[in-house]
Amino acid sequence: MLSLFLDFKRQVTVALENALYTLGLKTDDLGLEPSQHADIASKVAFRLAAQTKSNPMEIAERIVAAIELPENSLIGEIITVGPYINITVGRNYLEKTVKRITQEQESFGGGFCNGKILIEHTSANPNGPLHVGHIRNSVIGDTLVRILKKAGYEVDTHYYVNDMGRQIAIVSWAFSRFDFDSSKKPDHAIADVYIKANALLNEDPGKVSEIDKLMQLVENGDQSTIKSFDDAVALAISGIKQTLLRMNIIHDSFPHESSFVRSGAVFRIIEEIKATGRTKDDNGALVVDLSDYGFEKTMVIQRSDGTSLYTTRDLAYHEWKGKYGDRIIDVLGADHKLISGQLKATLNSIGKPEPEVVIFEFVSLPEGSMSTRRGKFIPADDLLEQIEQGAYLEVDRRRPQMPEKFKKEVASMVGIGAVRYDIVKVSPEKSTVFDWKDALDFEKQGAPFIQYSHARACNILNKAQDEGKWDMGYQADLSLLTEDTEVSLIKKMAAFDSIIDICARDLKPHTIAVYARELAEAFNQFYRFVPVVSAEEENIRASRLALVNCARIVLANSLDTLGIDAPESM
RNA sequence: GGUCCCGUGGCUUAGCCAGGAUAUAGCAUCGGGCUUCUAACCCGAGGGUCGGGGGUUCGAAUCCCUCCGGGAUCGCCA
Repeated sequence: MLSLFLDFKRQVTVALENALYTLGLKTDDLGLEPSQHADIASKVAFRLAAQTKSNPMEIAERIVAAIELPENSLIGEIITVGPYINITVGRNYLEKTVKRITQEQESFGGGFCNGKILIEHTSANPNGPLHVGHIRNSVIGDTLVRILKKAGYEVDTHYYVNDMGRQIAIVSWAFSRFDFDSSKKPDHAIADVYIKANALLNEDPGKVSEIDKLMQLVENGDQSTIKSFDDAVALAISGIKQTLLRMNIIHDSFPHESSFVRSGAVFRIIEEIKATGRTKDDNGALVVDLSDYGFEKTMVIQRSDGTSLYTTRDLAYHEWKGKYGDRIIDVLGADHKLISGQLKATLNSIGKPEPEVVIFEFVSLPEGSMSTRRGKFIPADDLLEQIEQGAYLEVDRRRPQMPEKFKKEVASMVGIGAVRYDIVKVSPEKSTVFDWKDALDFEKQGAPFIQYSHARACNILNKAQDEGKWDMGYQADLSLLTEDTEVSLIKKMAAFDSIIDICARDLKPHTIAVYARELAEAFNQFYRFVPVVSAEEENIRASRLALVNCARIVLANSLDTLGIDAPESM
């Protein structure tokens, strides 16, 4: 169903274009934009000032005078402020919004897109636990998944498992030399031996040839080596899955790199690339020339010992994805900027669909960049543990009389929500430095603020129900919702679907985070300004309860899109 | 050194791609508000050379050039 806001915008466009036609004017840009001064504003007078050789203010006046609105328009008022044309929504728009939210409930705000999307995110190497940098990928990726699903797409989420790279060879090699602590969470135990092995390889570079040998064995299908790789990978992935699940993140499938070697897909795609004539031999390695795509350096797709690289296997993986998805999306760290550009160029050169790549910049530590290999990282599990403990103290302080189970559940929802919100609210292209004090700060107006607003709405509805003052079926008189705080709350709720639409198109998940916060703010302002359950007149009380119910729904939908739980009480 | 990303009040940050109305919020600071639906809230105040300098334009945080600072990357790692 078309978004009411977009419908409103469309009506504004038609009204303005008709007015311009009447005046004998023409432009291809109405300059429509959201504005703090109106629900939508047009800068078209600026565009036409030169054309008509008159000043913009005058043009604006003439345009507004020429506008004719049809019956039942969603448009309310159209006025000029200097050269700007400011348009506000009408009662029709506001009342339709409340009706629609009440009807559509959880499905409100989406369902306008269709098609299949394959999205890949996280895909961290299975050589240790996820750290606080990896989960930026996970949270951005999972939020995109939720946005795209909300928009109406069928979404398949992948974690691409590197089960045959050098890192995994080192892990497998480490297993034969160091004790594996099976009392630990498996991904953490893997990191322990991986770090030791790297230290040893550093001291004794002669042992590197043993790693190379393992990689060749795996590529050539040696069963026992493959099994030792697989066992290590499975252990790491099982731990990683636990961490992701704790953050409300689930992948539909875990395609393994090795499957593209063993199926012959890697061999076939190398042949396809060779057929373009852009490959050449470089000291025994096979390289691709992408200079016509703006890449000065060639890209290696086969080592001189004949084994494949991550890049090659990734090409085969993307070729496969291109067959099954209408849109292919990869969420990757900034270190993949160059390689993903080369990947896209190579796919393009053999006529295959290219992925849309969402790049996020790195999370570093105050002392420098993180490294699993050197053991310099903060595991995501540590962060989640500490934040939940911090959240528990807060809940215990505020609701001491509540049972233990309640406190634990709320602490978990609030803690995880705070982590997810803190990550997703920052736009991906900013690099960040992890700071414990900041990460554990509950005073910021983040997820708990939004969750609390939702709990507050639930609480009002519960109270009204207990007092026999609320009945879902009651037809509220929506024309009574005229207070400023009521109107701005409705406008904010109405914007939800257009925000989803923008997020799904631009793949910018931080937009929905900002929106959710603003929605909570609008609801809190309403809550402070007007009484609901205690409203004197019954029909006013009923209309406000209908509004609170809408707020509850849209807050819940927003939180769900952010992958944050919406507590009914906290 | 080449290429890409970032630089916005003390700190964090929106807006930049599609240039326009007093530059957006949060934290922190200061002041006000709980006999009234959970104050994890609300209202208000102070605080900004939008990294520096040029340019384009009637108009630049936004586009172009240049310099400075931070991050990423520059073939047989992923």
